[in-house]
Amino acid sequence: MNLKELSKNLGLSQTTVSRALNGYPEVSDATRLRVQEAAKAHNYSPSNRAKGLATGRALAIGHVIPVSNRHEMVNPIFGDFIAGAGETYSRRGYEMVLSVVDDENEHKVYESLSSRRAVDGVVVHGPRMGDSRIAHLQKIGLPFAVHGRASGLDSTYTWLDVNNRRAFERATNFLIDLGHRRIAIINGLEVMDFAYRRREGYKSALGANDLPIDPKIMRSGEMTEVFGYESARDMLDDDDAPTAFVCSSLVCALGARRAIEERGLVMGKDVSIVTHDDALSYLQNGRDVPIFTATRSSVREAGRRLAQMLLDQIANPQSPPQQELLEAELMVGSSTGPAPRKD
Amino acid sequence: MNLKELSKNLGLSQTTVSRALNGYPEVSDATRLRVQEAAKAHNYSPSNRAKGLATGRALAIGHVIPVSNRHEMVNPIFGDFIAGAGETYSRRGYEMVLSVVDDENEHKVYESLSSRRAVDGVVVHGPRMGDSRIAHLQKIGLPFAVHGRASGLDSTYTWLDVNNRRAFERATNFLIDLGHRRIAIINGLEVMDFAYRRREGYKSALGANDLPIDPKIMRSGEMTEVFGYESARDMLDDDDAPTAFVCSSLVCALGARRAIEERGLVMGKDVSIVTHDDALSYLQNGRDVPIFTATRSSVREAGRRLAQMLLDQIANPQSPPQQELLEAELMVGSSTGPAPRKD
DNA sequence: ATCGCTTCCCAAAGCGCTTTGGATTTGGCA
DNA sequence: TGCCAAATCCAAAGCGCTTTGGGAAGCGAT
Repeated sequence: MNLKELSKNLGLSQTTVSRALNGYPEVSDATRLRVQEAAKAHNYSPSNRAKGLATGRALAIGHVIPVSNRHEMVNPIFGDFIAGAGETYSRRGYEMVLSVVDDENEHKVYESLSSRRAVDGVVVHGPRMGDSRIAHLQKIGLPFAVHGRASGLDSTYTWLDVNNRRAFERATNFLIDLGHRRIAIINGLEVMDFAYRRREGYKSALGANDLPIDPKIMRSGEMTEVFGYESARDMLDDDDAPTAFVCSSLVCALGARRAIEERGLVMGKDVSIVTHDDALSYLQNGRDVPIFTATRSSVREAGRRLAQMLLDQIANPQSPPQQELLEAELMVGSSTGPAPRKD
Repeated sequence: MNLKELSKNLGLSQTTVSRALNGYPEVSDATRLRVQEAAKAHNYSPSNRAKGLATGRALAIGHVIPVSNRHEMVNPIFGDFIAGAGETYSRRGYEMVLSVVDDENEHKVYESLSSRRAVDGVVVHGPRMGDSRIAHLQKIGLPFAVHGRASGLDSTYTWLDVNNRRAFERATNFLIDLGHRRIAIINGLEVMDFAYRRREGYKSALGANDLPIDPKIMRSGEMTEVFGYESARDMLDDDDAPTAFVCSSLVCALGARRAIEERGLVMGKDVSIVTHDDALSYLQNGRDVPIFTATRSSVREAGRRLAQMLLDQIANPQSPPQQELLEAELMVGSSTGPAPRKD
C-alpha cells in the first residue's frame, strides 16, 4: 500500500492525504480523521526512503561502533547504550543505523554516511583524548553528539558525559576516609578520555591527602575480567600490596575479587574495592544491597538522553550545542571496609 | 555531488555514468575508467535512498532487538553478535538498521519494516519455543534468518544455532564421569528455545545414567550474575545440596562462584561448575587456561555466519533455506574436579 | 447579487537514482 | 562503396513521497 493507492482509495489527492497524515492544518478535521482511519485499516506507513528523498532528511541516526581490530573487543556497555538510544529514536520516528568498523576506517565511514545522506547525524562512541573524529565531523558538517568528551579540544560540540573525574575522586576519598593509604587503580585504556579523567580524579584525591602517587599500583588496559584479575593478582603478590582498589568497571572488579579470594583474603575486610558501575542490565551490582561499593551511572539513561540531545540539535541547527554532565552516585556496598591494621 | 552534476561534469548522460559505476557492459572500458576516476575525485557515492527507491531493494538488514519491558534486560551477547554480523554487512555493501522494541510490539515493527520496504530482510533474535514471529514473517513475506531455532514449528526457514542439547548433554556427562551424582542446572528463561534445549540435554544425560531428575535443583531465569548467585546460594544452603552446577552463561557462573566461595567452599574441589561460554570479547573465560570448564561457541562468529546466510538467501530467493548447527567445544578448565567423597 | 475571506482540496514538479527503449556511431565484410 | 551488426551512448519514465502555487466552494457582509 502506498500513498497513491491510498488516496485513490479515499477519492482524495495525494497532497491531501499526505497533509492529513503529517498534521498540516490545511485539511479539515473530518477528512483527517477519515484518512487516518483508512491508513490504519490498510496498515499503511510511508516509505522512509521516499520521504527522505523528498525532504532531504534521512530520518536516521548513525552509530559507528569502533571495534579495535587488535583485540576484537566490543565495549560491553554498548548494548545498554543502544537500547536507551533506540527508545528515543523509535519514539521520535527515527531509525538507527549501525556501522561496525575497525578503528582505522572510521573517518571514511563518516564521509560516506554524510555524502550519501544516509543519516541526519551520528553518535560518536568512545572518544579518545584529542579525538580527531570531532574535528572531522565538524569539517564535513555532519551533526553529531559524543558519548563522553575529548580532552584537549577547544571547540564546542554536543556531548553527554559522566563526571568521571569527580566520581573517581569521591571513590578514592571514600577509601582514604576508611583509613586506606595504599590504593591501587585498575583503569580502562588511558587513551580513552573517560579513563584519563578517572585517573586524574584518583590522583587528585591522593594528592589532596598527601599520599604518594605510585605508578606501580596504577594499571590500565582493556576492561575484561581477566585484566582485572591479573592486575589485582600481580599487585597483591607484590610486597607493599595495596589494601584497596578502584576499578573502572564491574567486569574488572569481578576479576579483582577473584584474585583477592584466590589469595584467601576477604573482600571488604582485608582488601576493599570501589568500582564504577554502568548499571548494565545483565550485570546488576546486587539486587537489594550492592555487592560492590560503586559510583553508579546508568549508561542506558545516557543513551536515551544523548539521542534526545542529538535529535534536538538536528531539529534546531542554529541553537548552540548542548552539554550535559551527569554525576555518578556513590553507593556503599559490602566490598569496602576500614583499612586493615598493620601489626 | 550527485549523479546529475557528475555526468554534466563529464559531458556524459546519467545513464552512462550510472552504468559505468555499476559495472554494466554497455560502456567502453575507457569511459568507465574516466567515470570511476571522476567519481573518486569528487568523492561521489550514490545515495542509498534514491538507489533503493529506484531498485526496490533497500540494501539494509534489520535487527529487531526485543527488550523485555519487565526487566529492561538487554541480552549481553547482543554486542558481539552485532559486531560479527556488521562485518559481513559492510563487506557486502549492506547497512544494518536496529530497532529496539519491547517484546509486545515486535510484530508491528516487522510489518512496518516490511511495508515501508525499509530493509531487505531481518535477523530474528532470541527465538522462543513455537515462536510466532517466524510464521508471521513467512506470512508477510519478509526474508529472515533466525539466530537459534524455534522448537515446535514444522516449517523450514533459515537458521543458525548451537547444538545446545548436545552441549549440555556433554557438560552433564562430563560431570557424571567425574563422579557427580547430584548436578544442578542454572538455566536461562525456559520460554527461550535455547534454554529449553539445554534442559533437555541435561535431562537426557541424567536419564541415561539413571540419575533422578529433581526440579528442586533446576532453576531458570534471566541470566544475570545475581540470578546465578541467588540460585546457587539457595541450592547450596539446602540439605542435599548439589555437588556440581551446569550454567547457561558465564555471567551466571560468576554468580554461582560467588555463592560457592561465600560459603567457604572451593570451586573445582568442593563444588564443580560447567558453563556455556559465548566467547564474548569482554568476558573471556581466562587467557591461557580457562577459568571455567565450558562448552564454548563464539557468538560473534555466529553473527558473521548468519548474516552471510541471510544475504545469500536474499540474493537467491528461489534456493532452499539454509540451516547450520554449530557444535560447541568442551574446554576443560579449573572449575571442575572429582565429586567430593561423602564421609 | 457581488465581493472578499476562509476553508478545503488538487495538479504537477522535483528529490537522486535505475532502466527501458531507442538513436547514433563504428567497424568488419562482401 | 554499401550494408549490417555491434558498440556506445542518451532521453525520459518511474520509484513514493513532499511541497509549491494555485483553484473551487462556502459564507457573512455590503
